[in-house]
This record gives sequence, structure tokens and C-alpha cells, in this order.
Amino acid sequence: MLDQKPNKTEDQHTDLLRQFHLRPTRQRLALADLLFNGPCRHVSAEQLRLETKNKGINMSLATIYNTLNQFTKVGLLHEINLDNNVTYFDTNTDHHHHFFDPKTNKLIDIPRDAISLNALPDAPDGHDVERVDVIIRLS
Amino acid sequence: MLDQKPNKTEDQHTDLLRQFHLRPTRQRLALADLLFNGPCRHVSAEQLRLETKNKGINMSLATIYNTLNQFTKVGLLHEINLDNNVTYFDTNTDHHHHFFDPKTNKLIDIPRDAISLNALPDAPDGHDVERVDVIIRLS
DNA sequence: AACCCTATTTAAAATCGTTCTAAACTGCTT
DNA sequence: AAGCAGTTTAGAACGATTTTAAATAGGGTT
Repeated sequence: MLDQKPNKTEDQHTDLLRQFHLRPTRQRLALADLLFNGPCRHVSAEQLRLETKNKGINMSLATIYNTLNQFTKVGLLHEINLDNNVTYFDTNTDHHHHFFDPKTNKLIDIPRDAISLNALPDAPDGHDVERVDVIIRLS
Repeated sequence: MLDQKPNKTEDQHTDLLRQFHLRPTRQRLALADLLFNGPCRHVSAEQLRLETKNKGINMSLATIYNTLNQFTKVGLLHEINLDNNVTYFDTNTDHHHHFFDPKTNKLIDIPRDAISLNALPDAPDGHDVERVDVIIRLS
């Protein structure tokens, strides 16, 4: 009933965006609000389009894509690609792993240290290991 | 110089396709030849379109997609999706893992037992573990 | 070999997710 | 308030993949 109250985190998001030299526009703040308030999320551009629409926020799908890509570039999000050729964005940018349910296309985070990955093979000549992703596919 | 000699594996491929109730058509045999003769491969539909074209084999891209999907459905191929929203098909259907070079979009197989995956977390309620994919992203 | 039935192939259109374009708008500095 | 660069936008364009409906080709039967 206190929805007049200004969103407590809006100023934080403004600061956050400025840190990355992104102007805190209405649209970017709206998406930051959806992405960075609650618990970690795995969302597609289309999902966010629906969420903004449902909240009465007017913004074009192109802006959603632009923003997600910018957030990804500065490290606020991580990109994940799965079976269906839809790009998902993970608000958890820590090194971690995932359960994946192909039925629902839902991802569940697995903390990094919940999986012990010892004895990794050496990277091929001329390469380094940048990251190790474990995806546990569920049925 | 013996290219008149009938492809020694064509009969094997014919048998293989019949096992899965797929008619051994000219197109499917051509793709089986490209896929299942040499060492394991990771190919996209577009790559196969080029290869068939270069060999003078006439077949539509739709057929390549149809065939790859059919082969996948019966278990002759495995699908892999990476950063670029292109579907790759892996002729190695054993449980194994991959190096991935994002620069070239190339995959390199890692034998299953080259990575020790102990202490996997339990699958969420109502689910089983179907498969575990490890992707070592290179730089 | 001719016939038939169904599976398969095909070109073309359609679809889907995503990016690009060029014009309008807006945050920020002066 | 003015101006400029950064941002948003609608719509077109794009690339990968699927669908459509019509033509073709396996493979069995006569």
C-alpha cells in the first residue's frame, strides 16, 4: 500500500550504472530494478519484455536487447545459451554451475564449490582456460 | 585414383539407416558419408551445406536440417548449442566433454574419464540427472 | 517392368530471436 | 535555456531454422 514510496534501490542502481559509465536512464533503471533487486535470475529478453509490459513500463524490445548486452559487456550479467537458441542472462556473475531442465528451460544455480572439478585436462597449445561450465541436464 | 570403386561404407550406412527405420535415400547416405566415416566431428547445417555443394551433391538446406534432426532423434548425433545461437551436431554420442574456443567456435572432445566429477549435488526433487556436460571455455 | 503408396525432398514462404538503421528524444554540462 | 552526445525507438533487416504444399523417389506388389 506504500507504492508511492520511491524504490529504495533506485539510487543504488543509479550509482551502479554510473560506475560503468552508463547513463541512468528510465529504461535502464527499470531493467536494473527487475534484475538486481531480488534473488539471482535467469531471464531472456522476451521474458523481460513481458515483465516490463505487465508493469506498465513502456520500452522497446530493441532497448531491452541493447541494455542486456551492455550489462553483459560491463560484467553485470552473464550470457548462457541452451538447447533452444535463446540467449539467457544470468544475474549471478560469480563462477558457478547449473542444473538445466530441458522441459521448462529453467536453470538452477549450483554454487561453484558444490562441484569438485579436479584433474582438468590441460588446455590445448596456445590456449588458456577461461572458465569451466558444468551443466547438469535434468530429466 | 580408384574413385570408381563404390564407397566401401555405403552398404554399412544403408544398414545403419534401416536399423533406425530411415530409408537410405541418396541424401541421407551422402550426409552419413560426411558424418560417420572419418573421425568424430562437430558440424553445423551450414557447414554440411557447403561440403555437399563442394562435392557436387545436390540437396536442399531443409533436407540437411531434416536429416540432422532425424539423426539426432534416433541417437546418431548429439546437439550442442554455444554462444552464437547456431546448432552444432556432434558425431560422438558417447558421454564426453568439450573444450570450446569462442574465437573460432571450434569444439574439441574431452574423453569422459579425463575429468573426474565426483560429489555432484543431488538433482532437485522430482528430477533425475540425465547428463553432465562440462564445457571448458578457452581464451 | 509398371504400379502404387507412402516417405522423402524441395523451393519458397514463414517464423523466431536478434541486430541494425536512421530519426526522435533525453540526460547532462555549460 | 541551449546544445551535444548518448539513448531510445519503430521498423526494417538479418541469420538460423522450420513449415508448407507440391514434386519426387523408395520399396514393395503385381
